Amino acid sequence: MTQKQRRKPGETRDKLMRAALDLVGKGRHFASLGIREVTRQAGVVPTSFYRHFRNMDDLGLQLVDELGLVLRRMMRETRANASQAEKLMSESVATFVSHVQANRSFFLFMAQGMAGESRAVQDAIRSEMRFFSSELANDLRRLRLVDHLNDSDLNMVCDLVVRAVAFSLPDLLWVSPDDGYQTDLIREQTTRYLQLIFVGAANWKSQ
Amino acid sequence: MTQKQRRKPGETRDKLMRAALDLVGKGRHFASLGIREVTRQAGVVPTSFYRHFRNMDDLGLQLVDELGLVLRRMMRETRANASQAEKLMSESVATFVSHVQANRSFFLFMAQGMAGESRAVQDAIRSEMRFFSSELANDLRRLRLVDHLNDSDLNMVCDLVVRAVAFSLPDLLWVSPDDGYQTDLIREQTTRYLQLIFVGAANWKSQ
DNA sequence: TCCAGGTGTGTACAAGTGTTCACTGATGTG
DNA sequence: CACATCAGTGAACACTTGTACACACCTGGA
Repeated sequence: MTQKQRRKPGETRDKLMRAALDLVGKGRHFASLGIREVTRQAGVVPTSFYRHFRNMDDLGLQLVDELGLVLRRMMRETRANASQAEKLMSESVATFVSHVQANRSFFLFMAQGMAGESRAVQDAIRSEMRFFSSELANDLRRLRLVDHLNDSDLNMVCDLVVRAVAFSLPDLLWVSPDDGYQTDLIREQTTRYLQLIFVGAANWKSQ
Repeated sequence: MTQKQRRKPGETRDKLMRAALDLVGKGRHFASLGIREVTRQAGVVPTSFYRHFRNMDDLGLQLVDELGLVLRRMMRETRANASQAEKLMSESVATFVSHVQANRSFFLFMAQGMAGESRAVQDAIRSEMRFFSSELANDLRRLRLVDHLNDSDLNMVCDLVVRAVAFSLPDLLWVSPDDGYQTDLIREQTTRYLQLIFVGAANWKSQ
């Protein structure tokens, strides 16, 4: 009787994805979420779920797509700040950290999905990371910072960089969101990792 | 009527932990396992579960303890093979990879637990990794390979090494267990990561 | 205008869930 | 030997779960 019914197309769909994300943000693991639980959190009747998703895995996949958008936006912003090579690393890390803070649930979901039970979600996340790595390689080539490295070695360096940053994710998500002190420590430490890697890259002899 | 009842103390307890691990090995996520499901897999009546664990989180914690044993054994074996500094890295990585292959479900569980929903499990795994890192620092000091680094920088290097290896876990678990080719690639790539890091460490200027 | 299709709702049901209870038998200690 | 304790069992409970069905409404194109 008091139903409004489709004010905006995809409104309930968004509510459901947001609800799942909120539950993840509250500490639940995505793999343990149920349809009823998500619809309850979204304030929607369970049957509505099937209008938009076939099952929870499907919802997870669509979440990864949105996650992709967040990551692209982050990458673009990182590139914009990559003016001088001097503070390039520390500012890139800072951008990453602030995006994690701003989209905590999303990155929580991503960290879970890396070892999740849906192969498709794993694939999607891995390919997202590969994309990151290859774009980073392009940028470094363009900035002529790595002329002494061949392609294979450059890719290795970039892979390691992406991994080092990605592995700070559990650290970031582990500390309280508003613990600025710990967050600073992680930011600083991750930056040092990158510096170490680049010292290695600078002294690396290809072939 | 056909019950045997306590042949060995802790027999059912082991069966339950093994059952949970088997389900994880079969692709399920630990967070999505239920008590009935685990007891069914173990061939035990649901009530028996409560004789040994308070809930699934409790079982998870006890699994982490066993995981600790596996990791310690691995570390000991790695140390034993650390004779000549030449092949130190490639052989350490090889030891790691072979242990992952031999205890796939355990490491699957570990990878899941890092971003799992039980804070206690996360803590346990993180402290396990810290322990690894500090032991590695000790070894490097003893071998006098890093005399030019101060303690803080040495710890950073060791942290990064452990992270680089740990981050190859998703890769290893992602490929089919008997895909020797892919496995070799991962082993090789991880070794190169470590070499890069050590080139960085060798040229790192403390202070 | 009408009507097809997308979206939201309420009801229903079978199957599965966590947990409690009272029981039974084996085991080690006094 | 007797007996308290431990570790196993089956039946039962109240509840949740995924999914199906029939219906109601709104909206856009013919």
